[in-house]
Amino acid sequence: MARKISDSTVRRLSRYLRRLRNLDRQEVKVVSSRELAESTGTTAAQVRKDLSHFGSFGKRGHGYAVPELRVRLEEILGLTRRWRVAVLGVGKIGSALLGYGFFAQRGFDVVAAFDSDRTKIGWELSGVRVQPLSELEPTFVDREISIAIIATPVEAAQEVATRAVRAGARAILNFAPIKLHLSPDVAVREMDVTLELEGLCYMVTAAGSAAEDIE
Amino acid sequence: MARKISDSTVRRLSRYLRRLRNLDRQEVKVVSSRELAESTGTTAAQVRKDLSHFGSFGKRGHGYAVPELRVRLEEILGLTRRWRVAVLGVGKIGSALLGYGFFAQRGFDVVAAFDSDRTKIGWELSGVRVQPLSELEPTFVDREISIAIIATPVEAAQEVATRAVRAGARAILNFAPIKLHLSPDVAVREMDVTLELEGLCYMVTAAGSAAEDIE
DNA sequence: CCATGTGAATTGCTTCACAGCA
DNA sequence: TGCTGTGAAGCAATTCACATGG
Repeated sequence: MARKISDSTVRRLSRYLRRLRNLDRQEVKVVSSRELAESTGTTAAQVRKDLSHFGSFGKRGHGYAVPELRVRLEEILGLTRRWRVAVLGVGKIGSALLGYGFFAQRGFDVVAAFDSDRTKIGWELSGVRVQPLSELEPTFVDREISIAIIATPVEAAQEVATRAVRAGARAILNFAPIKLHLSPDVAVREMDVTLELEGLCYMVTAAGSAAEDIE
Repeated sequence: MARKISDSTVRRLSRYLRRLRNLDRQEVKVVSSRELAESTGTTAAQVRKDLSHFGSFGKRGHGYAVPELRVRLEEILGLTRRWRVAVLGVGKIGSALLGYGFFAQRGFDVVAAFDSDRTKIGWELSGVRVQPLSELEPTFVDREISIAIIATPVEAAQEVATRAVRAGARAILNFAPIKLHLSPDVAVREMDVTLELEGLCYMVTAAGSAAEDIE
Protein backbone atom coordinates (compact mmCIF):
# COMPACT_ATOMS: atom_id res chain seq x y z
CA MET A 1 0.00 0.00 0.00
CA ALA A 2 3.08 2.22 -0.08
CA ARG A 3 2.61 2.97 -3.76
CA LYS A 4 1.96 6.60 -4.56
CA ILE A 5 -1.73 7.16 -5.24
CA SER A 6 -2.49 9.99 -7.63
CA ASP A 7 -4.61 12.96 -6.78
CA SER A 8 -7.20 12.03 -9.38
CA THR A 9 -7.53 8.55 -7.89
CA VAL A 10 -8.12 10.06 -4.44
CA ARG A 11 -10.78 12.37 -5.86
CA ARG A 12 -12.55 9.40 -7.43
CA LEU A 13 -12.39 7.39 -4.20
CA SER A 14 -14.09 10.26 -2.46
CA ARG A 15 -16.83 10.26 -5.11
CA TYR A 16 -17.32 6.51 -4.74
CA LEU A 17 -17.67 7.02 -1.02
CA ARG A 18 -20.20 9.79 -1.51
CA ARG A 19 -22.28 7.44 -3.63
CA LEU A 20 -21.86 4.47 -1.27
CA ARG A 21 -23.12 6.53 1.65
CA ASN A 22 -26.28 7.27 -0.33
CA LEU A 23 -26.76 3.65 -1.34
CA ASP A 24 -26.18 2.58 2.25
CA ARG A 25 -28.82 5.01 3.52
CA GLN A 26 -31.24 3.55 0.96
CA GLU A 27 -30.29 0.12 2.28
CA VAL A 28 -28.94 -1.05 -1.06
CA LYS A 29 -26.73 -4.05 -0.25
CA VAL A 30 -24.70 -4.67 -3.41
CA VAL A 31 -23.25 -2.51 -6.15
CA SER A 32 -21.29 -3.36 -9.29
CA SER A 33 -18.31 -1.47 -10.64
CA ARG A 34 -20.48 -0.54 -13.60
CA GLU A 35 -23.18 1.04 -11.44
CA LEU A 36 -20.62 2.86 -9.31
CA ALA A 37 -18.93 4.18 -12.46
CA GLU A 38 -22.21 5.36 -13.94
CA SER A 39 -23.13 7.35 -10.85
CA THR A 40 -19.73 8.96 -10.39
CA GLY A 41 -18.81 9.78 -13.97
CA THR A 42 -16.12 7.26 -14.76
CA THR A 43 -15.73 3.75 -16.22
CA ALA A 44 -16.15 0.31 -14.62
CA ALA A 45 -12.54 -0.62 -15.34
CA GLN A 46 -11.39 2.57 -13.65
CA VAL A 47 -13.40 1.79 -10.52
CA ARG A 48 -11.92 -1.72 -10.29
CA LYS A 49 -8.39 -0.45 -10.92
CA ASP A 50 -8.72 2.28 -8.28
CA LEU A 51 -9.95 -0.16 -5.65
CA SER A 52 -7.36 -2.79 -6.58
CA HIS A 53 -4.57 -0.51 -5.33
CA PHE A 54 -5.79 -1.15 -1.79
CA GLY A 55 -6.91 -4.78 -1.88
CA SER A 56 -9.76 -6.81 -3.34
CA PHE A 57 -13.07 -6.02 -1.77
CA GLY A 58 -15.57 -7.51 -4.25
CA LYS A 59 -17.08 -10.92 -4.90
CA ARG A 60 -16.58 -12.16 -8.46
CA GLY A 61 -19.75 -12.59 -10.44
CA HIS A 62 -21.58 -10.58 -7.79
CA GLY A 63 -20.30 -7.07 -7.06
CA TYR A 64 -19.30 -5.14 -3.94
CA ALA A 65 -21.06 -5.26 -0.56
CA VAL A 66 -22.10 -1.64 0.01
CA PRO A 67 -21.56 -1.29 3.80
CA GLU A 68 -18.21 -3.11 3.72
CA LEU A 69 -16.86 -1.11 0.81
CA ARG A 70 -18.04 2.08 2.45
CA VAL A 71 -16.12 1.30 5.62
CA ARG A 72 -13.01 0.27 3.68
CA LEU A 73 -13.05 3.57 1.76
CA GLU A 74 -13.50 5.53 4.98
CA GLU A 75 -10.47 3.72 6.40
CA ILE A 76 -8.40 4.36 3.27
CA LEU A 77 -9.23 8.06 3.20
CA GLY A 78 -8.54 8.44 6.93
CA LEU A 79 -12.14 9.19 7.89
CA THR A 80 -12.51 6.78 10.80
CA ARG A 81 -11.37 9.53 13.17
CA ARG A 82 -12.71 13.04 13.68
CA TRP A 83 -10.79 16.07 12.39
CA ARG A 84 -10.60 19.47 14.06
CA VAL A 85 -10.86 22.42 11.71
CA ALA A 86 -10.43 26.19 12.05
CA VAL A 87 -11.89 28.82 9.74
CA LEU A 88 -9.57 31.77 9.14
CA GLY A 89 -11.53 34.81 7.98
CA VAL A 90 -15.21 35.24 8.73
CA GLY A 91 -16.41 37.11 5.67
CA LYS A 92 -18.99 35.84 3.18
CA ILE A 93 -17.35 32.48 2.55
CA GLY A 94 -16.14 31.95 6.11
CA SER A 95 -19.56 32.47 7.64
CA ALA A 96 -21.27 30.34 4.98
CA LEU A 97 -18.87 27.53 5.93
CA LEU A 98 -19.51 27.98 9.65
CA GLY A 99 -23.22 27.66 9.00
CA TYR A 100 -22.80 24.53 6.90
CA GLY A 101 -24.14 21.82 9.20
CA PHE A 102 -22.91 18.87 7.13
CA PHE A 103 -19.32 19.12 8.31
CA ALA A 104 -20.04 17.56 11.70
CA GLN A 105 -21.92 14.70 10.03
CA ARG A 106 -18.90 13.98 7.92
CA GLY A 107 -16.41 13.93 10.78
CA PHE A 108 -15.18 17.53 10.61
CA ASP A 109 -15.55 19.63 13.77
CA VAL A 110 -15.14 23.36 13.25
CA VAL A 111 -13.72 24.30 16.64
CA ALA A 112 -12.40 27.81 16.01
CA ALA A 113 -12.88 30.89 13.85
CA PHE A 114 -10.64 33.93 13.49
CA ASP A 115 -10.88 37.39 11.99
CA SER A 116 -8.88 40.59 12.11
CA ASP A 117 -11.97 42.81 12.11
CA ARG A 118 -12.57 44.03 15.68
CA THR A 119 -16.30 44.41 15.15
CA LYS A 120 -16.62 40.68 14.42
CA ILE A 121 -14.65 39.44 17.41
CA GLY A 122 -16.86 37.87 20.05
CA TRP A 123 -19.64 37.03 17.56
CA GLU A 124 -20.95 33.55 17.92
CA LEU A 125 -21.73 31.76 14.64
CA SER A 126 -23.16 28.24 14.82
CA GLY A 127 -21.72 27.83 18.29
CA VAL A 128 -18.22 29.02 17.39
CA ARG A 129 -16.89 32.26 18.89
CA VAL A 130 -14.92 34.53 16.57
CA GLN A 131 -11.45 35.17 18.02
CA PRO A 132 -8.80 37.76 17.12
CA LEU A 133 -5.97 36.50 14.91
CA SER A 134 -3.52 37.13 17.75
CA GLU A 135 -4.98 34.04 19.46
CA LEU A 136 -4.32 31.79 16.46
CA GLU A 137 -1.18 30.02 17.70
CA PRO A 138 -2.26 29.11 21.25
CA THR A 139 -5.71 28.04 20.02
CA PHE A 140 -4.30 25.73 17.33
CA VAL A 141 -2.04 24.09 19.90
CA ASP A 142 -4.66 23.79 22.68
CA ARG A 143 -7.43 22.44 20.47
CA GLU A 144 -5.14 20.25 18.36
CA ILE A 145 -6.41 21.73 15.11
CA SER A 146 -5.01 19.95 12.06
CA ILE A 147 -6.93 21.56 9.20
CA ALA A 148 -7.10 25.30 8.45
CA ILE A 149 -9.61 26.72 6.00
CA ILE A 150 -8.32 30.01 4.59
CA ALA A 151 -11.19 32.37 3.81
CA THR A 152 -9.40 35.69 4.25
CA PRO A 153 -8.87 38.36 1.59
CA VAL A 154 -6.03 37.41 -0.73
CA GLU A 155 -3.56 39.86 0.87
CA ALA A 156 -3.73 38.07 4.23
CA ALA A 157 -3.82 34.48 2.97
CA GLN A 158 -0.10 33.66 2.81
CA GLU A 159 0.60 35.04 6.26
CA VAL A 160 -2.23 33.29 8.10
CA ALA A 161 -1.44 30.04 6.27
CA THR A 162 2.21 30.19 7.34
CA ARG A 163 1.18 30.90 10.92
CA ALA A 164 -1.39 28.07 10.93
CA VAL A 165 1.24 25.61 9.72
CA ARG A 166 3.77 26.76 12.30
CA ALA A 167 1.08 26.30 14.95
CA GLY A 168 0.50 22.68 13.91
CA ALA A 169 -1.85 22.60 10.91
CA ARG A 170 -1.10 19.67 8.60
CA ALA A 171 -3.57 20.58 5.85
CA ILE A 172 -4.90 23.76 4.24
CA LEU A 173 -8.06 24.33 2.26
CA ASN A 174 -7.45 27.61 0.48
CA PHE A 175 -10.28 29.78 -0.83
CA ALA A 176 -8.02 32.75 -1.57
CA PRO A 177 -6.99 33.19 -5.21
CA ILE A 178 -3.26 32.73 -4.69
CA LYS A 179 -0.76 29.89 -4.79
CA LEU A 180 0.43 29.36 -1.20
CA HIS A 181 4.11 28.67 -0.59
CA LEU A 182 4.39 26.17 2.26
CA SER A 183 6.56 23.25 3.28
CA PRO A 184 5.92 20.31 0.90
CA ASP A 185 4.74 18.06 3.73
CA VAL A 186 1.66 20.26 4.21
CA ALA A 187 -1.36 19.12 2.19
CA VAL A 188 -2.99 21.93 0.23
CA ARG A 189 -6.12 22.11 -1.89
CA GLU A 190 -7.36 25.24 -3.59
CA MET A 191 -10.97 26.25 -4.20
CA ASP A 192 -11.41 29.21 -6.53
CA VAL A 193 -14.84 29.90 -7.98
CA THR A 194 -13.49 32.34 -10.57
CA LEU A 195 -11.00 29.78 -11.83
CA GLU A 196 -13.77 27.20 -12.29
CA LEU A 197 -15.98 29.72 -14.08
CA GLU A 198 -13.10 30.58 -16.42
CA GLY A 199 -12.67 26.88 -17.16
CA LEU A 200 -16.33 26.70 -18.12
CA CYS A 201 -15.94 29.73 -20.41
CA TYR A 202 -13.06 28.03 -22.18
CA MET A 203 -15.08 24.88 -22.70
CA VAL A 204 -18.09 26.75 -24.08
CA THR A 205 -15.92 28.94 -26.31
CA ALA A 206 -13.74 26.09 -27.55
CA ALA A 207 -16.80 23.94 -28.30
CA GLY A 208 -18.12 26.83 -30.41
CA SER A 209 -14.95 27.26 -32.44
CA ALA A 210 -14.53 23.49 -32.90
CA ALA A 211 -18.03 23.44 -34.42
CA GLU A 212 -16.98 26.16 -36.86
CA ASP A 213 -14.00 24.03 -37.91
CA ILE A 214 -16.39 21.31 -39.07
CA GLU A 215 -18.50 23.59 -41.23
CA MET B 1 -5.75 25.26 -32.55
CA ALA B 2 -8.27 22.49 -33.01
CA ARG B 3 -6.26 20.09 -30.84
CA LYS B 4 -7.97 18.95 -27.69
CA ILE B 5 -6.63 20.86 -24.69
CA SER B 6 -6.73 18.94 -21.42
CA ASP B 7 -8.58 20.09 -18.37
CA SER B 8 -5.38 20.41 -16.37
CA THR B 9 -3.88 22.66 -19.03
CA VAL B 10 -6.94 24.92 -18.90
CA ARG B 11 -6.68 25.11 -15.11
CA ARG B 12 -3.05 26.14 -15.39
CA LEU B 13 -3.84 28.78 -18.03
CA SER B 14 -6.34 30.28 -15.64
CA ARG B 15 -3.69 30.38 -12.90
CA TYR B 16 -1.21 32.05 -15.25
CA LEU B 17 -3.84 34.64 -16.05
CA ARG B 18 -4.56 35.22 -12.36
CA ARG B 19 -0.88 35.91 -11.84
CA LEU B 20 -0.52 38.07 -14.96
CA ARG B 21 -3.39 40.30 -13.84
CA ASN B 22 -1.52 40.91 -10.59
CA LEU B 23 1.76 41.63 -12.35
CA ASP B 24 -0.05 43.94 -14.74
CA ARG B 25 -1.60 45.88 -11.87
CA GLN B 26 1.88 46.25 -10.35
CA GLU B 27 3.03 47.51 -13.76
CA VAL B 28 5.53 44.69 -14.20
CA LYS B 29 6.29 44.59 -17.93
CA VAL B 30 8.07 41.28 -18.51
CA VAL B 31 7.86 37.82 -16.97
CA SER B 32 9.81 34.63 -17.67
CA SER B 33 8.37 31.13 -17.81
CA ARG B 34 10.38 30.35 -14.70
CA GLU B 35 8.84 33.20 -12.69
CA LEU B 36 5.35 32.33 -13.89
CA ALA B 37 5.92 28.69 -12.96
CA GLU B 38 7.21 29.59 -9.52
CA SER B 39 4.15 31.69 -8.69
CA THR B 40 1.60 29.20 -9.96
CA GLY B 41 3.05 25.93 -8.71
CA THR B 42 4.36 24.32 -11.87
CA THR B 43 7.57 24.11 -13.95
CA ALA B 44 9.01 26.46 -16.55
CA ALA B 45 8.86 23.78 -19.24
CA GLN B 46 5.21 23.19 -18.46
CA VAL B 47 4.41 26.89 -18.83
CA ARG B 48 6.12 27.07 -22.21
CA LYS B 49 4.46 23.86 -23.43
CA ASP B 50 1.02 25.06 -22.32
CA LEU B 51 1.40 28.36 -24.14
CA SER B 52 2.90 26.73 -27.23
CA HIS B 53 -0.41 24.98 -27.94
CA PHE B 54 -1.85 28.36 -28.89
CA GLY B 55 1.06 30.12 -30.59
CA SER B 56 4.33 31.69 -29.57
CA PHE B 57 3.93 34.79 -27.48
CA GLY B 58 7.39 35.28 -25.97
CA LYS B 59 10.64 36.91 -27.02
CA ARG B 60 13.59 34.52 -26.91
CA GLY B 61 16.25 35.45 -24.43
CA HIS B 62 13.85 37.93 -22.85
CA GLY B 63 10.53 36.53 -21.60
CA TYR B 64 6.86 37.36 -22.10
CA ALA B 65 5.37 40.86 -22.26
CA VAL B 66 2.89 40.90 -19.37
CA PRO B 67 0.03 42.95 -20.88
CA GLU B 68 0.18 41.13 -24.22
CA LEU B 69 0.23 37.67 -22.70
CA ARG B 70 -2.60 38.65 -20.39
CA VAL B 71 -4.77 39.68 -23.32
CA ARG B 72 -3.88 36.55 -25.28
CA LEU B 73 -4.87 34.33 -22.35
CA GLU B 74 -8.12 36.23 -21.93
CA GLU B 75 -8.85 35.63 -25.61
CA ILE B 76 -7.96 31.94 -25.38
CA LEU B 77 -10.15 31.38 -22.33
CA GLY B 78 -13.06 33.26 -23.89
CA LEU B 79 -12.96 36.16 -21.44
CA THR B 80 -13.06 39.07 -23.88
CA ARG B 81 -16.86 39.06 -23.64
CA ARG B 82 -19.12 39.30 -20.59
CA TRP B 83 -21.01 36.23 -19.37
CA ARG B 84 -24.48 36.24 -17.83
CA VAL B 85 -24.91 33.98 -14.84
CA ALA B 86 -27.83 32.79 -12.70
CA VAL B 87 -27.64 31.47 -9.16
CA LEU B 88 -30.07 28.62 -8.47
CA GLY B 89 -30.72 28.27 -4.74
CA VAL B 90 -30.26 31.18 -2.35
CA GLY B 91 -29.14 29.39 0.81
CA LYS B 92 -25.80 29.86 2.55
CA ILE B 93 -23.65 29.31 -0.54
CA GLY B 94 -26.00 31.03 -2.99
CA SER B 95 -26.17 34.23 -0.99
CA ALA B 96 -22.44 34.24 -0.33
CA LEU B 97 -21.95 34.07 -4.12
CA LEU B 98 -24.44 36.86 -4.76
CA GLY B 99 -22.53 39.06 -2.34
CA TYR B 100 -19.19 38.27 -3.93
CA GLY B 101 -18.36 41.50 -5.74
CA PHE B 102 -15.43 40.15 -7.71
CA PHE B 103 -17.58 38.40 -10.31
CA ALA B 104 -18.44 41.62 -12.13
CA GLN B 105 -14.77 42.66 -12.20
CA ARG B 106 -13.95 39.36 -13.86
CA GLY B 107 -16.60 39.60 -16.55
CA PHE B 108 -19.38 37.60 -14.90
CA ASP B 109 -22.72 39.36 -14.41
CA VAL B 110 -25.08 37.65 -12.00
CA VAL B 111 -28.41 38.67 -13.52
CA ALA B 112 -30.85 36.30 -11.81
CA ALA B 113 -31.39 34.27 -8.65
CA PHE B 114 -34.01 31.62 -7.93
CA ASP B 115 -35.30 29.76 -4.92
CA SER B 116 -38.26 27.53 -4.11
CA ASP B 117 -38.72 29.01 -0.64
CA ARG B 118 -41.64 31.43 -0.74
CA THR B 119 -40.29 33.52 2.12
CA LYS B 120 -37.16 34.33 0.10
CA ILE B 121 -38.91 35.36 -3.09
CA GLY B 122 -38.79 39.09 -3.71
CA TRP B 123 -35.69 39.55 -1.56
CA GLU B 124 -33.09 41.73 -3.15
CA LEU B 125 -29.49 40.58 -2.64
CA SER B 126 -26.72 42.73 -4.12
CA GLY B 127 -29.16 44.18 -6.60
CA VAL B 128 -30.59 40.85 -7.76
CA ARG B 129 -34.21 39.99 -7.00
CA VAL B 130 -34.94 36.40 -5.91
CA GLN B 131 -37.48 34.83 -8.25
CA PRO B 132 -39.55 31.66 -7.91
CA LEU B 133 -38.25 28.62 -9.77
CA SER B 134 -41.34 28.66 -11.99
CA GLU B 135 -39.83 31.70 -13.72
CA LEU B 136 -36.58 29.91 -14.55
CA GLU B 137 -37.24 29.12 -18.22
CA PRO B 138 -38.53 32.50 -19.43
CA THR B 139 -35.85 34.33 -17.47
CA PHE B 140 -33.01 32.27 -18.93
CA VAL B 141 -34.30 32.92 -22.43
CA ASP B 142 -35.03 36.65 -21.95
CA ARG B 143 -31.73 37.47 -20.26
CA GLU B 144 -29.65 35.12 -22.41
CA ILE B 145 -28.13 33.39 -19.41
CA SER B 146 -25.43 30.92 -20.39
CA ILE B 147 -24.01 29.84 -17.03
CA ALA B 148 -26.03 28.37 -14.13
CA ILE B 149 -24.58 28.03 -10.66
CA ILE B 150 -26.35 25.24 -8.78
CA ALA B 151 -26.48 25.99 -5.05
CA THR B 152 -29.65 24.09 -4.16
CA PRO B 153 -29.92 21.16 -1.74
CA VAL B 154 -28.74 17.95 -3.36
CA GLU B 155 -32.27 16.60 -3.90
CA ALA B 156 -33.16 19.47 -6.23
CA ALA B 157 -29.87 19.76 -8.11
CA GLN B 158 -30.46 17.35 -11.01
CA GLU B 159 -33.87 18.78 -11.80
CA VAL B 160 -32.91 22.44 -11.81
CA ALA B 161 -29.77 21.63 -13.83
CA THR B 162 -31.81 19.81 -16.47
CA ARG B 163 -34.25 22.71 -16.65
CA ALA B 164 -31.46 25.30 -16.89
CA VAL B 165 -29.89 23.41 -19.79
CA ARG B 166 -33.19 23.08 -21.61
CA ALA B 167 -33.68 26.82 -21.15
CA GLY B 168 -30.33 27.59 -22.80
CA ALA B 169 -27.54 27.20 -20.23
CA ARG B 170 -24.31 26.03 -21.83
CA ALA B 171 -22.32 25.59 -18.62
CA ILE B 172 -23.01 24.50 -15.03
CA LEU B 173 -21.04 25.18 -11.88
CA ASN B 174 -22.34 22.59 -9.44
CA PHE B 175 -22.02 23.03 -5.66
CA ALA B 176 -24.34 20.10 -4.88
CA PRO B 177 -22.61 16.84 -3.92
CA ILE B 178 -23.91 14.78 -6.82
CA LYS B 179 -22.75 13.84 -10.31
CA LEU B 180 -25.10 15.57 -12.74
CA HIS B 181 -26.27 13.69 -15.81
CA LEU B 182 -26.51 16.11 -18.70
CA SER B 183 -25.92 16.18 -22.44
CA PRO B 184 -22.16 15.88 -23.12
CA ASP B 185 -22.05 19.25 -24.89
CA VAL B 186 -22.82 21.02 -21.60
CA ALA B 187 -19.71 22.06 -19.68
CA VAL B 188 -19.81 21.06 -16.01
CA ARG B 189 -17.50 21.72 -13.09
CA GLU B 190 -18.13 20.51 -9.57
CA MET B 191 -17.19 22.28 -6.33
CA ASP B 192 -17.56 20.13 -3.23
CA VAL B 193 -15.91 21.31 -0.02
CA THR B 194 -16.36 17.95 1.68
CA LEU B 195 -14.65 16.15 -1.17
CA GLU B 196 -11.66 18.49 -0.93
CA LEU B 197 -11.46 18.06 2.84
CA GLU B 198 -11.51 14.28 2.42
CA GLY B 199 -8.66 14.56 -0.06
CA LEU B 200 -6.68 16.49 2.53
CA CYS B 201 -7.39 13.80 5.14
CA TYR B 202 -6.07 11.14 2.80
CA MET B 203 -2.88 13.11 2.18
CA VAL B 204 -2.26 13.69 5.89
CA THR B 205 -3.05 10.08 6.78
CA ALA B 206 -1.04 8.59 3.91
CA ALA B 207 1.94 10.80 4.75
CA GLY B 208 1.78 9.47 8.30
CA SER B 209 1.74 5.81 7.29
CA ALA B 210 4.47 6.32 4.68
CA ALA B 211 6.66 7.72 7.48
CA GLU B 212 6.04 4.54 9.50
CA ASP B 213 7.19 2.43 6.53
CA ILE B 214 10.57 4.10 6.70
CA GLU B 215 11.14 3.46 10.40
C1' DC C 1 -22.47 -17.72 -16.02
C1' DC C 2 -21.17 -13.12 -14.36
C1' DA C 3 -18.50 -9.45 -12.55
C1' DT C 4 -14.07 -8.91 -10.36
C1' DG C 5 -9.06 -8.35 -10.51
C1' DT C 6 -5.08 -7.57 -13.27
C1' DG C 7 -1.18 -7.85 -16.61
C1' DA C 8 -0.55 -5.84 -21.18
C1' DA C 9 -1.47 -2.32 -24.54
C1' DT C 10 -2.48 2.22 -25.23
C1' DT C 11 -3.09 6.85 -24.69
C1' DG C 12 -1.86 11.15 -22.97
C1' DC C 13 0.82 14.20 -20.05
C1' DT C 14 5.12 15.91 -18.30
C1' DT C 15 10.00 16.44 -18.41
C1' DC C 16 14.20 16.72 -20.93
C1' DA C 17 17.45 18.77 -23.72
C1' DC C 18 18.72 21.53 -27.21
C1' DA C 19 18.05 24.18 -31.59
C1' DG C 20 16.59 28.77 -32.74
C1' DC C 21 16.46 33.51 -32.26
C1' DA C 22 16.44 38.23 -30.05
C1' DT D 1 24.40 35.04 -23.94
C1' DG D 2 19.69 33.97 -22.17
C1' DC D 3 15.18 32.30 -22.55
C1' DT D 4 11.78 30.64 -25.65
C1' DG D 5 9.71 26.95 -28.49
C1' DT D 6 9.57 22.14 -29.46
C1' DG D 7 10.57 17.35 -31.00
C1' DA D 8 11.86 13.24 -28.52
C1' DA D 9 12.07 10.54 -24.36
C1' DG D 10 10.17 9.13 -20.23
C1' DC D 11 6.54 8.39 -17.17
C1' DA D 12 1.91 7.99 -15.50
C1' DA D 13 -2.83 7.12 -16.10
C1' DT D 14 -6.49 4.88 -18.50
C1' DT D 15 -8.45 1.30 -21.23
C1' DC D 16 -8.49 -3.31 -22.93
C1' DA D 17 -9.25 -8.02 -22.64
C1' DC D 18 -9.30 -12.12 -20.40
C1' DA D 19 -8.11 -15.43 -16.76
C1' DT D 20 -10.09 -16.21 -12.26
C1' DG D 21 -13.22 -17.79 -8.98
C1' DG D 22 -17.71 -17.33 -6.39
